[in-house]
Amino acid sequence: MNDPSHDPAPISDRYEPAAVEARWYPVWEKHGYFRPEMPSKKKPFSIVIPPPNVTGSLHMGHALDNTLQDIVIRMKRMDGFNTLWQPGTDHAGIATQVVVERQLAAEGKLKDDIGRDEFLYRVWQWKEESGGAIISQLKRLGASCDWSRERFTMDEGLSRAVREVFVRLHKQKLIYRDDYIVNWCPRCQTVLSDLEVEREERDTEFVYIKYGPLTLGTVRPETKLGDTGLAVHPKDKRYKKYVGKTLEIPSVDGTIRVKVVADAAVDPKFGTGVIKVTPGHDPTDFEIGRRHKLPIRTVIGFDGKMTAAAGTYAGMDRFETRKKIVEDMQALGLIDRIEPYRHAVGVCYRCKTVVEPLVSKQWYVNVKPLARKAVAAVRTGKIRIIPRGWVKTYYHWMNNIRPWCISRQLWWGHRIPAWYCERDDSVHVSTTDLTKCPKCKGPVRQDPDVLDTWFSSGLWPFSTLGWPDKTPELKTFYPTSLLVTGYDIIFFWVARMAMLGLHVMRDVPFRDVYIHTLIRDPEGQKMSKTKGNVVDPLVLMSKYGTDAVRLTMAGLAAPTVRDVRIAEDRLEASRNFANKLWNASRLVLSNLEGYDAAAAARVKPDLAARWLASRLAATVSDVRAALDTYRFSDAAATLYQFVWSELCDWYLEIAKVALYQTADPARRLATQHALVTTLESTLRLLHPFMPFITEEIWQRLPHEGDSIMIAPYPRASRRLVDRAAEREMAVVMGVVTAIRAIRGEMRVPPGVTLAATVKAAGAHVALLRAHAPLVESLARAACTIDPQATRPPSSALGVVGATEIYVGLEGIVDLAAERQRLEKEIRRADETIAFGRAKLARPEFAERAPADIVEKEREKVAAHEALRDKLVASLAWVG
RNA sequence: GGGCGGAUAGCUCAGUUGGGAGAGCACAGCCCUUACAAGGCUGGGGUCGCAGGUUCGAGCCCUGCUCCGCCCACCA
Repeated sequence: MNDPSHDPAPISDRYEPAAVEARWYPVWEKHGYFRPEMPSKKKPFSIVIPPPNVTGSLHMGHALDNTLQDIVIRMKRMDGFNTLWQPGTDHAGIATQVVVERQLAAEGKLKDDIGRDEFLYRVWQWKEESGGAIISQLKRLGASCDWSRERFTMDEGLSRAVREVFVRLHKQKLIYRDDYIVNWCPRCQTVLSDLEVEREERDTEFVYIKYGPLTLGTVRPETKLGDTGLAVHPKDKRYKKYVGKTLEIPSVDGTIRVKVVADAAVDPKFGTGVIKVTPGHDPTDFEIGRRHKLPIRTVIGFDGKMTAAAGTYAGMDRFETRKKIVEDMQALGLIDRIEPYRHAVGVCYRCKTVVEPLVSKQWYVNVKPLARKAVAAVRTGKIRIIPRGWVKTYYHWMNNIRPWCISRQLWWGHRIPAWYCERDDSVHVSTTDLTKCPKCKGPVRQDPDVLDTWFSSGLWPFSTLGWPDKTPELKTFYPTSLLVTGYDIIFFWVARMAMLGLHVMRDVPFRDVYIHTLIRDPEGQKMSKTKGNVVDPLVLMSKYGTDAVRLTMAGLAAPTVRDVRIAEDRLEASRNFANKLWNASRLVLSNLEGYDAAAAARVKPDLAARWLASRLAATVSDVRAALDTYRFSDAAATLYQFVWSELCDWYLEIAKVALYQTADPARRLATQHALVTTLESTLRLLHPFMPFITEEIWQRLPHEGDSIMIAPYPRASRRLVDRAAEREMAVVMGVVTAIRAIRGEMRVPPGVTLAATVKAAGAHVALLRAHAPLVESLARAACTIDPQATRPPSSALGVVGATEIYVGLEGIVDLAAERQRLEKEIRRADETIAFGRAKLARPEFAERAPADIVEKEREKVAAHEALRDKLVASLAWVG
């Protein structure tokens, strides 16, 4: 790629992410690598982004979610799929409205002061001001979305989709209006869906009130004013005689009349077994009231204050009323007793205000029939939820689903496409704006409410692709291939998309759903601005580099984890890894003088090169297997281990010998070849995780193609797994490690070159002879391979399998240390022998265990017995 | 009241068909060996929450229990 912005500067020994990140993203975007081919013969692969709040800022959840999506989409793109990662943002109804209301409040204004149009203008303005932020933050993360297709839930096309679906569902009688008891937030002044109500444990009082001959307990004495009945269980003999009767009961406002009904909703074992029925202010009571035709008395208003129907309490706050009415009843002797009580109250998910159940007329979707299809889609495998554990949660929610209240008393959102005739009261639902009544031509006014934000996001997988038009994008990319999201919005979003996608498109919205963890702070607390424990991914990117953040995110995505704590040491490790990769590449790049790929390919690879190729093949295979099953953390760990331990710690050290000694040009060439090809493949394998650094290095290496982004993703090849090479390398590495261990434990000064005699047998003799120079350079020990060797005096013993190593130590160290070391080794051998013998001594083991397991155990014991003998014998040498 | 997840090294966490437990960080020793001290080599450290069961063999499978955490739910 000849890009003028890319100037290969002298390579620093520290990886500096900032410049590299700034360099490549614009290049990728400019070359159109993020865009799918249209049309294309390639197989499609698509992901729709969980749309972030348009006015929001990137948080750790986004960083995780989008890193995982980008890993998959980059991998699929490299794998030759026609990929689309569809981006966009959400208008986030209530969340955004609250922010703008707060801005107004700072000016001392309420939204009603400026009116709906002006308010909406302010929201749009706020959207324009802040709307670009999250997108540029996603770009900074490296997200390879097709930004030319960016959508917003309130843009024209998506709004058309929203109206179209609303009208269709209304025609099918799946959307309807109903007077029902709803969750009302007196602060936000809107109705909330069941999902938007959270439960909070609160300490309160359980007040036993006398109702004439009966006594009952309640936590909401203030709703007594709205009582229109009492209820007992049908089989409760204690109260049988009262059922059907209307009681006259002395109360705070004189005498009231309440009917006693029998209803199975009452738990006879709880409290006194009698409940007061307040259909206007309790969901259960509302249902009981419907069943028994009890009237509704609304005593608490939408403002959370008592209504005129509350008599002397009218205008008072509902919680003050609770205290006051208890005092008043106490004065009248109507309180039997009061007990402390702890229970869960419903609160608004946004402002934590206690929700007031109120009866009002709202729009609903009858989701029950849609839910059935959504369950079937998972059951039949058309939608695959990963990890499987979430399937049960999904089923449970779907199977117990209740009508979805979709109207909200907000201004910011999709206005409900319903018009009311002011003359004949008829209701009309339409995809186009109405100006007069279709029936009587009378004047109409549009429903002032807007739709639940999740209604439009529920259409996201097809609305973003152009529906209701029959676009090529829709045809190509629907159903989408994968959805990646956190478990917190399974119900809010995943479930709604499943239902609406299946209903409207007659096909699933996505094939795979990968549900990932939620990120918490180092103490396991949920991150929140009020707690001040928010870790900002942008800060982390600046501090550690984007690739390091991404690698860390991948490491967090393990299948069994629910919540994960973010601690900075993991980021440090990732940053160090990037630096390691950078420096390994520097070593390779600075030793390419005279490199000729064609000539190098003709040189037969040596053992180490074969071993490296074999390990790479295994790594490719493991990484692919992990990614295919969404085991991101396994993939990341596999790559980390390969690059650090095998490539850097072993092979680069081995390669130095050939690289720095020009005596054998063919070997130098072959080594260069192994380094270049392995590093190049490794970079491609690593690219989806760490896109920036891999591109930067790749461009400096000999490579084919314009960008690593569109280079092929490595394929595992059985041909390259070289078991013989791995076996033989294990012998060489074992000898090196054994000598190093002696060096380390004997405190041999690093400058000293040791003399080692290696007593090997069979094929190992030739093998070790051939690699003696390698051992010498890696372990700093001049090796003599001698099958007939005898133990020289004053030497330390190392044993690797059947091979013995004698390291001469005379005059170097005090041999008492060697004695200690040997004794420790003997203890270890003893333990292993004892364990193995005990195992083999049990007849059941020999008879029942598979033959290969038994044989292995036998070999292990024999080997350790031999080892022990050698160790004991060598103790004598030490003296 | 249902359902789910976790409990493994000092800390944070892996552990995919059951064969004597791993990583990163931290710790100890020795090294600024010309890719990298954000590094290298070597080493110490775990009754895998508790109790049973299945099995020749259990971190892994079954049962019960104890502590955390989460989700759902119309017992007021």
